[in-house]
Amino acid sequence: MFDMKWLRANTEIFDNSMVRRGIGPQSTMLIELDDTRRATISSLNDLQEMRNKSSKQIGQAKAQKDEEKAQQLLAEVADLRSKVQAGEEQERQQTQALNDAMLALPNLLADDVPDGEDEEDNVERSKFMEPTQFAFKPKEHYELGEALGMMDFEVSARMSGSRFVVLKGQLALLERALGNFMLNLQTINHGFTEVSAPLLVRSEAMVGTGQLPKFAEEAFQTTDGNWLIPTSEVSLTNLVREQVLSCKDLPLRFASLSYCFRSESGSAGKDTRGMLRQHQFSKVEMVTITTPDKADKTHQDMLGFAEEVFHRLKIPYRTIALCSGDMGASMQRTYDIEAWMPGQNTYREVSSVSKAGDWQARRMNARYRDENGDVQFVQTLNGSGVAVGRLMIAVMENYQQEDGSICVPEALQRYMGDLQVIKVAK
RNA sequence: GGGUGGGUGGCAGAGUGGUUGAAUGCUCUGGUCUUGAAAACCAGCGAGCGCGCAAGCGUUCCGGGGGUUCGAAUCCCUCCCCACCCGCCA
Repeated sequence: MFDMKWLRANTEIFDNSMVRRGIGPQSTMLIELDDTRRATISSLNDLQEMRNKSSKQIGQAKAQKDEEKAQQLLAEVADLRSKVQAGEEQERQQTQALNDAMLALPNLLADDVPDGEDEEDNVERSKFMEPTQFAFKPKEHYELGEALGMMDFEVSARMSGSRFVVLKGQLALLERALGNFMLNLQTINHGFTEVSAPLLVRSEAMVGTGQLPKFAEEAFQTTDGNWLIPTSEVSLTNLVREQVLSCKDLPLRFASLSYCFRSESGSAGKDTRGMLRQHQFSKVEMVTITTPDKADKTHQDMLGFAEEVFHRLKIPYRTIALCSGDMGASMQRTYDIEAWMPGQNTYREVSSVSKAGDWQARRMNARYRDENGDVQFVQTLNGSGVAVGRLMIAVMENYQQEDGSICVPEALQRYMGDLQVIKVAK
């Protein structure tokens, strides 16, 4: 959503962003829709003014028992009602048309987002550690997990189909430990408030964060019309929907460990082996609700909070700034963290930290009262801190040993009953 | 699943056909008082759109949509949502 007044005054900035997004200038179309809408409202106003004035006169005439004058006035406004109704209907349709057009458009881009078409044009910002070296050929996580007898894609396929996994024993424990470790890090060390929120949400909530209306096919919908959240960004961000917060309450910082559900309909044939791309996975998510002046600083901070996960686990990663063509529609700026995955001999995305500006706030109608008492839209930021399933792949592959056992990173051991090595039980 | 009651401004909460855009309280803002603060007192305090240099004027908005009426927060229909009670269940 965009502010029409702002848009009219800043068509170049607006169109520039849309062009960089690869969808061409949009301002002329929006302004035309708004112009016709305004013209309708204007003439409707005139009709309503006439109606209200004569209604008042009729009331007065009746009060004075001047029945003749009342009847005369009634005759004069006989056809006004249908005209007003027609005008109202027209206004509704035109407002809806403008609204629909707005909801379908992506967010503006931050100035510092690099230009580019696809992931090839993303820009590396920083790097931590060198790729892990092995004296043997490192295996992929699913080879390790299956050999350990703790990761089973056949049994999950039998009950649920593809893109699910069953973890058992110490790998199930590893997954739970990673979730706990990260949630503790973000809440206890970084001050986020732990939240346990619904996994099933209404369409309105999905519209609020931008998953709808455009990306319905990427999420699962229940028979009663609700949606399984594709990320707890949806539930955490919507905590402030339809609210007017006090500037004293900001920033609000929420984190949760939750399951996420994605249909992956657009990625058939991609990453089909292993647990890299699943219909169900768990993730620690961070959301900050703040004011415009603090948003950019917060973005950098949140990236740092996500990076700390890798520092503590000693896993190599690189951080990249997504280019204009690769960014999600809801965001103004996005940084990805890619962990080194020895089995694939490459870096893979494990976290994404983004600033949405007021784009989501407008859709959710989430506002705050500033120091002057004026009502403004809040700014929203979100980031994974981080995705559990994918991080688990990175842990398994980076900490694997030649015999197929997996060392437990020191930071994780206390979350696993001091377990030091995951290996086949004797 | 059965029944009942509700959805009004930042919040709470009046208001059942005609100067009600909406009483009252709280919050908030400004002022008086005070060394300062609190309290008390006084004043102000919703949003969208249009016209206007401006002051301002007009109009719309009391969950969404439709209807009745010259006129609807108020009456009718419908949808959505919420609360409570009963039944069922973790």
